Amino acid sequence: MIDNQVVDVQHSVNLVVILGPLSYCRLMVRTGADLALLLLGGFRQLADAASAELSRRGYDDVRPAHDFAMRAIAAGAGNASELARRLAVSKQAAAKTIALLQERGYVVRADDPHDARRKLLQVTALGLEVMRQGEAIFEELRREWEQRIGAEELARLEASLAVLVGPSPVRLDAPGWVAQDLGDMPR
Amino acid sequence: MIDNQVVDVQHSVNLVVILGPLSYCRLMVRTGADLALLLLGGFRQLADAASAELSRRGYDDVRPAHDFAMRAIAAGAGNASELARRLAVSKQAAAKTIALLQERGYVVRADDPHDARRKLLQVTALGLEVMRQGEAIFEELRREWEQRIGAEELARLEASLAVLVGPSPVRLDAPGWVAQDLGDMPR
DNA sequence: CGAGAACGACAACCATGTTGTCTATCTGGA
DNA sequence: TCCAGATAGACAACATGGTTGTCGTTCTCG
Repeated sequence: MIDNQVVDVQHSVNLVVILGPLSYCRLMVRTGADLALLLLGGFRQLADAASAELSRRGYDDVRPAHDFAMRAIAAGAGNASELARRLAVSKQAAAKTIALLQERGYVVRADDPHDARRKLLQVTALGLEVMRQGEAIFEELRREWEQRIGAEELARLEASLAVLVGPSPVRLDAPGWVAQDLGDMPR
Repeated sequence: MIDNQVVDVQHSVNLVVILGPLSYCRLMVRTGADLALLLLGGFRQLADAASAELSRRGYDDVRPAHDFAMRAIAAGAGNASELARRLAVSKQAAAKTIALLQERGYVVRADDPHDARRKLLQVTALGLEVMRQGEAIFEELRREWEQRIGAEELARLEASLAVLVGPSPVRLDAPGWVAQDLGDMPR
């Protein structure tokens, strides 16, 4: 017995025996639900860490979801409806997000000269700065993961996921919890 | 050029060229944010499919989150506070979930003979049945994934994720979106 | 025995979604 | 040319799932 961690994770005992830095073996048969939990856990870990770091850098009012929305706008979602389509959420949800981003100075809205119905969206310099920082943070996190399981293994993981998840229009309408402070909870 | 799918996924172009059933190559350098999106996408895919199937089987009022809560109870979370700890959620949130589960007949509450403050939780036969079905559905989904990338590759993915995510108490406080109907949105 | 911790409950609130409805504007076919 | 129908964006109402703060009751331990 070298280093035996036993943790009761909800519905099934999730045993992982750490044998060395990178060698390990699963003792437990993984179930389908475990797989889902693993994926969620992975995302949460990245998202939480990113949002924490972003707030540490002074952008404490930005969540990954906002970041994603800005990216969508920067990538060409020039109006609310288009943004809604890209984020695969309702127009109203998109409008709310836009209102929020606008209020905080991350995007601006202007009248569309060609279509009086539309309001053109544009990311501000401040918004771009946040996006840049967010990107850097995610890169850093990815690098950490690389160090932990190796570049090759991570690439493999990504490749597999890419096949499984496919080029589907990833919904990133991850609500509040994406950036919820996990600090100290009343236990 | 065999079969070239190009999809604009939000903030970075995510190119995947499908060459054959299981061979593929990533053309795009994956960024950290991509990784997070991939993880989220994977989870969502499983969770959405599971919840859809569960509702197809007649349990249309159960979401994965409820399922997870029941598992936690069945696994030993005998009262609200304990459940809150296991789900890493506030007591109040746990209480709400319990109220919901109780109302739908999936769990029952009784007075604790040893501690008048506590209410003992127990999953009902109906609750257990839902859990059983949920499990089966997740197994089925996992099997599908296995067929798509191969058992070895999937095991590898799981192993890597297990190392990265670690035996942390996976929070499964995934709100509404976990079970949101993605069917037809007002575009 | 009494201070403090733990349990469960209530109320108020927040964040992010949703639907439904409405008006203004654009667009394409008769 | 003109009107039916689609689209953009807005408002209101509501659902979900979470949070904090407070409070009374009950345990527990020094």
